[in-house]
Amino acid sequence: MKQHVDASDDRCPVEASINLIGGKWKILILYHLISDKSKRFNELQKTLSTITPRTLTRQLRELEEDRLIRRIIHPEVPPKVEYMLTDTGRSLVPILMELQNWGTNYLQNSDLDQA
Amino acid sequence: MKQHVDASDDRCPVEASINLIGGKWKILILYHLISDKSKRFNELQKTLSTITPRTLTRQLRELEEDRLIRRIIHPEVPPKVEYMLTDTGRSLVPILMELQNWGTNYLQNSDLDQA
DNA sequence: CCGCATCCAATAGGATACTG
DNA sequence: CAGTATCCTATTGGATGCGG
Repeated sequence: MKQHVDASDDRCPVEASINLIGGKWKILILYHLISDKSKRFNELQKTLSTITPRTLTRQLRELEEDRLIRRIIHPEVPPKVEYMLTDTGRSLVPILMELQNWGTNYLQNSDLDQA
Repeated sequence: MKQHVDASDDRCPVEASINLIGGKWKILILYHLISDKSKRFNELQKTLSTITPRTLTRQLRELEEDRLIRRIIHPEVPPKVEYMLTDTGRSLVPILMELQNWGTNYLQNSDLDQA
């Protein structure tokens, strides 16, 4: 396990950041945890419709390992597990927003090029 | 060719942005093109010491395809090729800086955890 | 000098079936 | 409900050697 690059492996802070959120689904997961208090495994899976449980599990575990999200297990039957942003994860939100602005602009310019 | 994900394939602007700079060496290349006016292929290769020419070429081509850098060929013998940021690439710099700040902080906290 | 061609290794991610 | 187990494919990046 722990095959994904540990952010602290490289001392370049920018690369470290990118490694944390570079996974295919990670920013989407982060995004869906912004608005609501917490989400359950099945909720996330429904929202990300095409993700497989194995992949979702792994992305969540990596985000947890990197302390961007917290996983809360309720010892019940049937099982209930909640995911929410940590303070560290929440501190990333403003940057996500800026990336969104930049990306929106970028995509618009791409469309203009093709017109 | 064109195996890497086109940023305009997905309509999520944040993912689009991440796709542009998510490559293993891309932010490093971008970073080295900030300060100086332009850099030649060999200069970049020396700076990134462990990168292979093939990999460097591909990263550069993808960045060029995404219009973050410009490639200028001087028809000379021996060949001379320069790389520099485009305006689009330069517009990304502030976000890179914020990622750097965030990442620096993140890495410091990681160190504290281990102490 | 600036690559490209060929081959290869590692990893990320997916399909499907099954379980505490 | 919230995952695991097993197998598989796709993509990324590297090693090495050659070419305009």
